[in-house]
Amino acid sequence: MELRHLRYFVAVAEELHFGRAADRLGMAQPPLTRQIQQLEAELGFALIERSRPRIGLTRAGEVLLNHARGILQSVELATREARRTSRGERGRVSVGYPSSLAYSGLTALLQAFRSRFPDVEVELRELPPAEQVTALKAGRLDVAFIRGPLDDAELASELVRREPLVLALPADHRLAAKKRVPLSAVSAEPFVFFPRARAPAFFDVLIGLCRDAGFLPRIAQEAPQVDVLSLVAAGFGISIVPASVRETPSQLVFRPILGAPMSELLMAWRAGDSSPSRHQFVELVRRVGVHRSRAGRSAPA
Amino acid sequence: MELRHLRYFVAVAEELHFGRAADRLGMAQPPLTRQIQQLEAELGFALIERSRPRIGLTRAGEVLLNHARGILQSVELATREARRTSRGERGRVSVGYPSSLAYSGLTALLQAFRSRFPDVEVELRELPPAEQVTALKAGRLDVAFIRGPLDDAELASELVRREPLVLALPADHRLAAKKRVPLSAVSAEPFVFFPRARAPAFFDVLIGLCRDAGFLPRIAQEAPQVDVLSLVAAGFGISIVPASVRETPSQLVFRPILGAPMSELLMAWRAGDSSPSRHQFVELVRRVGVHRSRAGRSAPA
DNA sequence: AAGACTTGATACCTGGAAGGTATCGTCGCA
DNA sequence: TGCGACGATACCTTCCAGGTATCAAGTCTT
Repeated sequence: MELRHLRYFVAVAEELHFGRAADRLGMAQPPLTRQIQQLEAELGFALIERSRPRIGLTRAGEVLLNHARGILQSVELATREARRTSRGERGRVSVGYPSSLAYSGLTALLQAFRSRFPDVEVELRELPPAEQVTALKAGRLDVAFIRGPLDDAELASELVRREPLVLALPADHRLAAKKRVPLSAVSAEPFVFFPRARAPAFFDVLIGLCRDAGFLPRIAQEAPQVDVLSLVAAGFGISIVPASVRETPSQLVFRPILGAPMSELLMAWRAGDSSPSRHQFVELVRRVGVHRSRAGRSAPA
Repeated sequence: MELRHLRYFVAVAEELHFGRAADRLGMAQPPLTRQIQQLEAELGFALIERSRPRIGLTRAGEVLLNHARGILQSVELATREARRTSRGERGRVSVGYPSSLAYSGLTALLQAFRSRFPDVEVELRELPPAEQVTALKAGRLDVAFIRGPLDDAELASELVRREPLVLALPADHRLAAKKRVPLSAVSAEPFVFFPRARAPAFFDVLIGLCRDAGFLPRIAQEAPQVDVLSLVAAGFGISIVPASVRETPSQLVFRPILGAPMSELLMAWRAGDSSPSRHQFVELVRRVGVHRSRAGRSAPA
């Protein structure tokens, strides 16, 4: 049995007239008659009662008709859903992001994605950058936002935002009075940094900056990314952070660094990955970008 | 798209190997490859990822696979149910019977039918014989049990039971003492009969018997079938009834009539009717017959 | 009652497509 | 680098879905 048989049978059952059914199917009557006969022969029982003035369905025919309609609809549904999946309009993406992005543009991005792709399930996972790379490769993540350079043959990536690195200082710090601070001016300061293992690439960028300025920072305290600012506020030291952390409520001041070193935010995914939803997510990020929240965008960068 | 495509795709998706899938399908590998390509071309997107060591499904392929399995199962189910319907193992019969049969063999018959055809819904309707004929022709009944001769081109019928007609007498009636009563002996008695309109054919049989015995019965009282016996018990007159009504609890005596006139119980259905369930019902009645309840069968007929 | 009409079935033909065989191309692997 | 595995391609054959013409049977009309 083929879908053809069911389609033909439904047409005949609905028209109760071979000629009209054939018309509706865009074919001639004799082959239609033959296909129905063939279907009946294969099943081994009659579906249609050939009574003279008009034909009718047998009981078995009625039963088959009900099922056949459902089956044909299921086929429609199946192709539609598969098509939507292939277009990325339906599916699942898991997105990893570092805690520093939580308050900075991700929500607007996700809102845009969800409104454009309401049937794609978005799974969000806040992870340290190092773990994001692992999770990406293992397939536990489809897209990750990572700061700093990324060089991995398994991963494809794209720059989504460049922002200045700024000095984070307690409000009463002696350098808080200056508009712009040369990095060499802080060579003797105690620093608060996150542990290198959490984001080696970004960590190395920061250390590299200091080295270029002629010193090796003295790390007075290590802390997870989110807690760096509190420790700076508490006077444990100063730090270097992306400008966007200004959005995070805190009692600190942030001062541009002379020479305006930049931090690069990357969006990364598995190089060979063909998940259509992932593709759509990347495409959307390309189109709308990763902007800071409204308040942040109006503030000076 | 045809079911063939879905069957092939499911095989490939399950084996993840064109060669093995082709084996399983009993065909060669090249046509299988081509059918899958054709399916993908028609859908407009890929279902299978041709990665080298082994092939895999695209997301769309996974979605389609889930649906395809269900669709193929639905097709199985549809043919099975249609087949069962065609065999009368599934469906519906409405059976009409006169009140006189309620206590006389119908229950055993229905039990047998339900245990053999548990998926056939049996609708029972107690109706006066005249209405049964109307209901049969109108399609509101599929089978009817009717007493007496039936001559109707639209209806087919079959004799299912012959039983003696007996005189129903009050226990203290003068003829109750006799073993066997000639009908001529009751020519002067008042009679209790049901209204002719309720069962004209059977009524005419009774009148005909009297006429043959040389008299026209004086009908002292008319009553619906079930009430005839009460009226006889109350002394309104005597009556002639099928022997099986002896099963009905009552204070009467029943006496065989000289010459042993018989009543015929017929099973009738629409001549052209092709309902398989109706057919099975008729077949089963042919096989097991319509017997009186256990108590009735051991009593003398 | 006879003929015209309707409508499904049959006969026969044709083109296309499904399936087969042989072979190629490509990717891993030893 | 050659070999094996496996999907793709080329080409052929067969079969069958669909087309046209016509038949057959039943209905309706006049």
